[in-house]
Amino acid sequence: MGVHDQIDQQPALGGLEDSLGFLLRICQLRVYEAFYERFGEDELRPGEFSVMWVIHLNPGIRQGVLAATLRIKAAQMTKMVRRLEEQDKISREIPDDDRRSVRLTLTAMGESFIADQQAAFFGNESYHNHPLPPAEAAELARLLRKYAGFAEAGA
Amino acid sequence: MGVHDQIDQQPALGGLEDSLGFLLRICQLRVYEAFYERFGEDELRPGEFSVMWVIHLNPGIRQGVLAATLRIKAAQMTKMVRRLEEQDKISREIPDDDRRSVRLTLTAMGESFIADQQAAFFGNESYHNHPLPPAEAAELARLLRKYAGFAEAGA
DNA sequence: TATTGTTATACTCTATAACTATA
DNA sequence: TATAGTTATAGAGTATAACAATA
Repeated sequence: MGVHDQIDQQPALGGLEDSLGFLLRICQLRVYEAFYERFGEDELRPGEFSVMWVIHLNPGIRQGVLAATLRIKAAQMTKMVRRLEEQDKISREIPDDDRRSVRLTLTAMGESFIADQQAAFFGNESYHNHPLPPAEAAELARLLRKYAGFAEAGA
Repeated sequence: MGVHDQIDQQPALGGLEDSLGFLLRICQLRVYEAFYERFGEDELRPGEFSVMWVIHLNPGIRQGVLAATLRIKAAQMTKMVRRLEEQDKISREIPDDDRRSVRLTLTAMGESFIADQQAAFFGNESYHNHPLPPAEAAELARLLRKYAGFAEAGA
């Protein structure tokens, strides 16, 4: 036993446990762990479900609009879209009214994939598996939206 | 004007805006942007302040204990510690009672750095600059701690 | 044999800027 | 000239496993 016993067993954090930046990083790590545990074997990467989900809801959405909506940079979106196209989950179309742009749609396989995985992403069987009861999870979501500067519905 | 007007202006999100995984990623992006805006010129990286802060509060802390506390992997912690040592912000010591381990302490320059930047990391002049009033920020922190599985003080 | 930390490697993610084709 | 998307490149973060020193 030495002079460092207390430090080695329970280091002081001095308010770090109240820092939103620190806490958000820890929680993000937890999300990624849970995500890979559930979706890793399906070769699904974080972000890809969200991208496919928004295309599913907005067939023909412009690639740039999708990128801005999900805060994904253009260069990274290109790579993700090409990857999903190679997997035959989405299709790209160059519209005649603006041949610079790209419009995205789910393929039949993509729609099928979303239908299969939807409950695992949302819903009670969600990959999250966190200890928050529904009311607190909803309040956490509300505060995160406000933190991020998202407009509130029904405000 | 075309059939995609609605989609291009306000794509439907279909509940994605309630997903904690999605929201945590967006909020994390915001944190990093704010962090680099404030600390980027000081060559400080996310994680480095937290590491130095915990060493400041727990001088002589073992490197592995520090890594476990802050959820940083051992290999990455080695690199961060070497970098901070090169910058003369921390010092490494091999203790006689266990010569496998490494104990970390802030140098005078490290202590001075923490003293200078403390208010910019915590406090009201924090780099965060989010729109949450104090009570909601505190509630957000509480929910994030619970989400992450942190033990509550005074529970 | 197990543990602490280090090194090497590879892969992903991200940021930036130059580039193309279209407008 | 400006815009949408692509490509190329480099850097930073992360994961993994092999490794050395010590217990």
